[in-house]
Amino acid sequence: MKLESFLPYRLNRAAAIASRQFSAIYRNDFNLTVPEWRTLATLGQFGAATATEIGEHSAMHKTKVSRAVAALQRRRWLVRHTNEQDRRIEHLSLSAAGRSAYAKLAPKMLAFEDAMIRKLDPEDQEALAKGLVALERALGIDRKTSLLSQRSENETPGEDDLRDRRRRVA
Amino acid sequence: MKLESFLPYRLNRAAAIASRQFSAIYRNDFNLTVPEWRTLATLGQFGAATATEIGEHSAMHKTKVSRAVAALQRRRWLVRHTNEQDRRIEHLSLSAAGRSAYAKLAPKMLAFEDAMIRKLDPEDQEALAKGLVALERALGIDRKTSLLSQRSENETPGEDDLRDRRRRVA
DNA sequence: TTGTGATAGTTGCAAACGTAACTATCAAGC
DNA sequence: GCTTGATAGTTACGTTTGCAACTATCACAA
Repeated sequence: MKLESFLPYRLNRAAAIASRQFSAIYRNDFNLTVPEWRTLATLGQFGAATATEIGEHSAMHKTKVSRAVAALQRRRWLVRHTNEQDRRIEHLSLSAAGRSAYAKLAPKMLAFEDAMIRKLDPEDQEALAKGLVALERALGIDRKTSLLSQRSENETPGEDDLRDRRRRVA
Repeated sequence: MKLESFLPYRLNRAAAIASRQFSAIYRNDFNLTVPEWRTLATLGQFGAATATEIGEHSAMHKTKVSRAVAALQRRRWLVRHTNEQDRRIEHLSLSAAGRSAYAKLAPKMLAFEDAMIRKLDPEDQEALAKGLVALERALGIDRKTSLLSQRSENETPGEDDLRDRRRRVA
């Protein structure tokens, strides 16, 4: 058994190291936890989502999402709108303050990501992108995200300034 | 900001989902936690290591390793040998019972990994392997693991039965 | 209309976690 | 032979986590 080649081991290690580096940014700037940042980023991108959707999209436990949402709401970065057709559902979206924080944070995160990706040869970037997409498909990730991905078609315009990135992995 | 393409987000999601599936195996069979399994696997492969080495190799916090080692020792799966040249250092290795558990578990884990990898096209397997190696290099992982990787050259033979896998990612 | 099962989200509680502080040990310089 | 600083590993403590149980709501059927 070679740990050096054992896929889940390597994935977790790489994810942990990368996450530690990235989280330093939003922890320093805004004292955000990882689940809070993920929730902020999801809402920043998709405009609105339910807690369940956020959890499925980011593979976070529903209690984790629930607490992150509560924390963001306490900061007044997030608002809830109960669906009147089905009162169990709460549509979440960012307040002006939340969007402002997201607008400050997102470019920093993307710049840091670019710096990380640029450490790879272009052909390695391609390979990572291709391999990761295939792995996500094998893990059944594309299906879980379909709901939100579709909705992202008709997001509210006006905050698109962050979305025109030049060169992305996948 | 496209979460769909944001590297640390995707890495963490894939790692979390994969880890959840894999951990079900050793949790069911032996009631092992993730850190305990990682420690067991590291010692099972390398024969012996210090707690610091295990932590660096698997990107686990030293307190996490310390607790996992203590738990494995409580099961009598692990023994400590204080280095007499430097009495701060403890060389850890598996007991017969520990090796036995590892021998039962490792083939299951590898079989499950094979099933997961086989969901990918061969060219996607290659791409993932290539991309992951490059990413690890960019994250500085290869350096951290060098100590243990070198030692793995002269491991004790006799437990090599698990190491002759045919087709591996990386 | 009442009951049954399902779903969205929250919370109590015990387990797991990371930070910081600790012990024990070592090497190096004075 | 003492200090000083560094390292290996453990532990106390407050925080975060996940499981299970909970509330509230809905759809559907007897």
